[in-house]
Amino acid sequence: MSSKKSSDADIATLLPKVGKAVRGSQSGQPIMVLFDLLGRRWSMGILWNLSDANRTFRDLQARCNSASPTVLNTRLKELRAAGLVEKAPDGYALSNDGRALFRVLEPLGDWAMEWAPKLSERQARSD
Amino acid sequence: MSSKKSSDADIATLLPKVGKAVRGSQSGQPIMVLFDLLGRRWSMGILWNLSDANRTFRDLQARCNSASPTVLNTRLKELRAAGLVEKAPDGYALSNDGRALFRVLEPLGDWAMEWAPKLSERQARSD
DNA sequence: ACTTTTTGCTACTCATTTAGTAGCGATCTC
DNA sequence: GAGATCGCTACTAAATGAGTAGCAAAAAGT
Repeated sequence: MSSKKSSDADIATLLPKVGKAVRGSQSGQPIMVLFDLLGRRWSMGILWNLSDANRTFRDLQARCNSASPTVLNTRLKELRAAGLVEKAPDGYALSNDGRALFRVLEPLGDWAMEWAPKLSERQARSD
Repeated sequence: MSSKKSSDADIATLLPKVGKAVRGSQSGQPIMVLFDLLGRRWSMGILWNLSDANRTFRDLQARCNSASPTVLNTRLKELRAAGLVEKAPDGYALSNDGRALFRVLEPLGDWAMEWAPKLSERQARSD
């Protein structure tokens, strides 16, 4: 359940990409660097789904709406490079920092539940 | 400073796209719908930059690292369709819901500031 | 021990998204 | 009314993601 082939080496080459010029967040403001990282597909979904349990690659994939393995793997590398996710014997897991971030993100769940019906209403009105 | 050409009509046709099958978040869970919306480029950056003042299109563009006008405009339409952003006489503004969401998002700023140095350290180590 | 299944992940092709730049019509500035 | 600035659209090129197939390694079954 562990490959160890190149993935651990790639993570180093990927690191500079996180929060650097890649997706244009050299603004210097930490929040923008974070938004750059979290504002990629499935980033937050991954953190969310790792919050209550460690997950295998395929489990995670299933929970992220069958995200393609290429993106999922890239996201996981990025999140590991950022120190938010790490590998555990039983799959991927949140690091300490990852858990701390999740705690900050968590209230979004409640907010989303209040917001959802309003959104549906809006959508209904525009038919 | 206001065009009113097609943009207000397009917003209706864009609405169904928000949180629907588009970027694959038909999971039904509100949080995943929200993540789908926020997990697009500049979405959170826009909300963040509108939090302390209304901004013009070009001002917003400058603050979002010169995001291309096409994306910026798309994001703004999506956020308006989602009821988080609206147009004010002096530019774009957060709606009530948008402000509520920002309050939930706000702690990320502090967290990011604690996290930033750790990230730099990581990046330094992998050189 | 050997087959079968499952797992993590890479490789590839094709669709979608974003960047990057140019520019038009409307509005502000003087 | 000339110039600057504005919101925004159009277009092309590059980057990113989806979708599918499949392999090597590990797990599980017998």
